[in-house]
Amino acid sequence: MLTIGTLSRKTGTKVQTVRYYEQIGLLREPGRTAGGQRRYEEADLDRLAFIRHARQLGFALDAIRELLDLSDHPQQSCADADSIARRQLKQVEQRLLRLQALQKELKRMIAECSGDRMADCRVLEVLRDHSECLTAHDDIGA
Amino acid sequence: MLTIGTLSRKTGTKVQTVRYYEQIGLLREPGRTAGGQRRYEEADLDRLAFIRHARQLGFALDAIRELLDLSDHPQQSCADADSIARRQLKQVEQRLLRLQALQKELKRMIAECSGDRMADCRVLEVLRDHSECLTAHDDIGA
DNA sequence: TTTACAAGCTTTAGCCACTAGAGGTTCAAG
DNA sequence: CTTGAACCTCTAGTGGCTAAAGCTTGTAAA
Repeated sequence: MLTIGTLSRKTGTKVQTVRYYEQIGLLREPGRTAGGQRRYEEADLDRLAFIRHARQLGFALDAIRELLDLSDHPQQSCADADSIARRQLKQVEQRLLRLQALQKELKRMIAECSGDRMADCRVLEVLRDHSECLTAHDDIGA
Repeated sequence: MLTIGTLSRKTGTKVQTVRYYEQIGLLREPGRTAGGQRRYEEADLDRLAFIRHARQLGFALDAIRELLDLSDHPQQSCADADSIARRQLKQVEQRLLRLQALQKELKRMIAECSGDRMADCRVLEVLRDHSECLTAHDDIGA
């Protein structure tokens, strides 16, 4: 008989987030008290911990849904779980490459800045003129 | 006299995104034809290119707004632009650290997977039991 | 000059994964 | 029995776009 607050504290999830996971079907609808408050079981805590841990590893909620489904059928081969994890690793590695390129470019930009008048500012200059870029960074974001 | 489509093509920005930038005040409202279609000048193209390039370097739109403001006052010191860029670099480096930790953990998870039955799957096991984690990854996301 | 159609227009809603706030109710300790 | 922390629902907002519906305009060829 765990309250939503207990789940929240034990997994480091905001209370609203727990309700959100229920809403999108990642967590089952728990039992309720006569007054309408949610009461969970240990299994729910485990499942939520699993979800949060996977999120910390950068898995998208859809991937987590797949992993949870797999985890509910322990007889099958784990090749699927493996391939989801590999997909995730690939994504992480792509982001790493991109961020490393960004880091390089930002460092260069900053290193060359005179700290003097704006008109001579390398930071703005580099942003103004893409052709000054050393690195090819064609995708946006993280 | 550039159409929105031309701006879009020359900067690799979707047409809707150009209109979005106008809506949030990053681009000025351009002139219109009698029929109501947008017509831009070269300066708008430059500004949009600046914005896109900064986005590619991972700057948030708010940071870009600041940079554009700075760039409109070329007499002042460029120390501000420099500090925005440094802030950005710091963010990128933090994300790098996090992603490197994730990469390590995912690799380990995958390496230890037997490829056999789900019940023995390391991928799921690691996700189930946080204590098996070697790396401290306490923040979520990219 | 007419016609075809690509490209433009506005408005609305959706994406992801939450997060925050308003305004009310319930539970448990003292 | 009272207090107040914790719970409830519902709505709306975040960032940075993106897509679709359903219309209008601009331009080039016939």
